[in-house]
Amino acid sequence: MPVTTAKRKRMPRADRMRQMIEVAEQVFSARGYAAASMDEIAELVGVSKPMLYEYFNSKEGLLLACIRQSRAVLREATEQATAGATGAEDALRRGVLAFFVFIRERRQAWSLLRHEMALIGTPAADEVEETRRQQTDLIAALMSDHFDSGDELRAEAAAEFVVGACERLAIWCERHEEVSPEMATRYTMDVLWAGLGQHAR
Amino acid sequence: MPVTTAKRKRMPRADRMRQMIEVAEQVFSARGYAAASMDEIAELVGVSKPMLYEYFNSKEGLLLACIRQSRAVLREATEQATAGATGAEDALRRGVLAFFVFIRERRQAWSLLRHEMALIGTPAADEVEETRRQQTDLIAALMSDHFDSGDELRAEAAAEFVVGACERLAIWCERHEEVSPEMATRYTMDVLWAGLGQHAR
DNA sequence: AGTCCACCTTACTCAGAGTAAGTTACTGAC
DNA sequence: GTCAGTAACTTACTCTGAGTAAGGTGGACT
Repeated sequence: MPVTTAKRKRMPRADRMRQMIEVAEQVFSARGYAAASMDEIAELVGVSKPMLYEYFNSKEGLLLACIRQSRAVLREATEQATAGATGAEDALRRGVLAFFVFIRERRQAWSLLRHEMALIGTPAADEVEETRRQQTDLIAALMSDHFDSGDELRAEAAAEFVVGACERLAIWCERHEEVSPEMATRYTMDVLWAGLGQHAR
Repeated sequence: MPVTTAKRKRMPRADRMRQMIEVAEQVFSARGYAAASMDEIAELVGVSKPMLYEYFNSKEGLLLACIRQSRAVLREATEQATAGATGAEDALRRGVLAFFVFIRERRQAWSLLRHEMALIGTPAADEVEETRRQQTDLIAALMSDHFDSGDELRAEAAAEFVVGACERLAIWCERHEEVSPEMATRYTMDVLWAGLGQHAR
C-alpha cells in the first residue's frame, strides 16, 4: 500500500458533499447540464453513482446545489462591494461593477448560473427562482433604502429589470472580450441612471 | 371504414411540417422541453417517430423550429407596432407595449421562447442566439435611427440591455397577474427613458 | 397497368437516469 | 481485543426515451 497517498475513501458526509459539489460544478459548467452524466461525475469523485443520489436525490438536485453555491458567492461579492457606498448612485454602480467583475473572474460560477435556465419547466424551477431572489432582493432593498418609493410593486419591478438587463449584458460581454467590466458598468449606469432620453436627437 | 373522417394520411411535406410544429409547440410549452417526449409528439401528430427525425433531425431541431416560429410572430408584432411611431420615445414605448401584450396574449409562443434557454450549452445554442438577434437588431436599428450614436458597441449593448430587462420583467409579470401590459410598459419606460436618477432622494 | 419515389412504418440499439439489495470499514461499549 | 451498530459505500440491475436501419405502400404520371 502507498505510503503518503491515503486510499481516500470513507470520508464524512459534509466533506464528501462539498467534494461532490466541487466536481459537479466543473462538469456541469464544462459540458452543460444536458451533456453532463451522473456516471462521469461519480467516477471523477471516485465514488459510485448511488452516492450522488443519496446526497442530492436527482440530477436536478445536484445542479441546484451547485447553483445555490454560486449564487451565494455572487451575493457575498455584491454585498461586500456595496457596503461602503456613499449614496444610491454609488451603491448601484458598485453593485453592478461587482457583478461584471464576478462574471469575468469566476467563469465557472457564472457558467453554472447561466445553466440554471436548463431547469425551466422542471420541478426544481421554483427553487431556482428562489435563488434568483438573492439578487433581486438585494437590489430592491437598495432601492427602498435610497429612493422615495411608496410603490412596492414598482420597486420590485425595477429590481427585476436591473437584474435581467445585467444578466443579458453579461452574456453579450462573453462575445466581446474587449469590453472590460468597467466599460460594461459604464454602459449599464448610463442607461440605468440617466435614461435613454438624454441621447435622443 | 368511417364515412366522413378521412384516414388522414400521406400529406405533402410542407403541410405535415406545419402540423408537426403546431403539435410540438403545444407539447413543449405544456410539459417543458425536458419532459416532452418525441414519442408523444409523434403520436399526437398521428405519425411515427422517424418522421419527426426526417423533418427536424433531432429533438433540439424540432424545438428550434418552434422557437423560430414564435420569434417570427413576435418580430412581426413588434414591427407592426413601431411602424407609425412619431419619434424615439414613442417607438420604444410602442415596441415595449407590443412585447408585453404578446406575452400576455400568446402564452404558448412566449412559453416556448422561455424554454429556448434549455438549449444553452447544446449544439443548437448558437442558432438560438441568432433568433434572439431578431429582437436586438430591431432595437439597435431603432436606436441608431433616433439617437446620436457614433459608438456602435454602446448601441449594441443598449439593445441587449433593453431586451434582457423586458424578458425578465415579463417572467416577473407571470407571477403578478394584476400587472397589465400597460403597467409593465410604464414601469419599463420610466426606468428606460428617464432613468433611476429621477427618483433619487 | 406498371414504375417510381415521396411518404411512412416496424422494430430495433444504446446511453444514461434512477434504484434494490447487499457489503465494508469505522465507532464506541464492554 | 471483539462484538454490535451504523454510516458510508458498491454491484448489478431496470426502464425510459433519443435516435436509427431497413423495409413497406400508395398515389401520380407516364
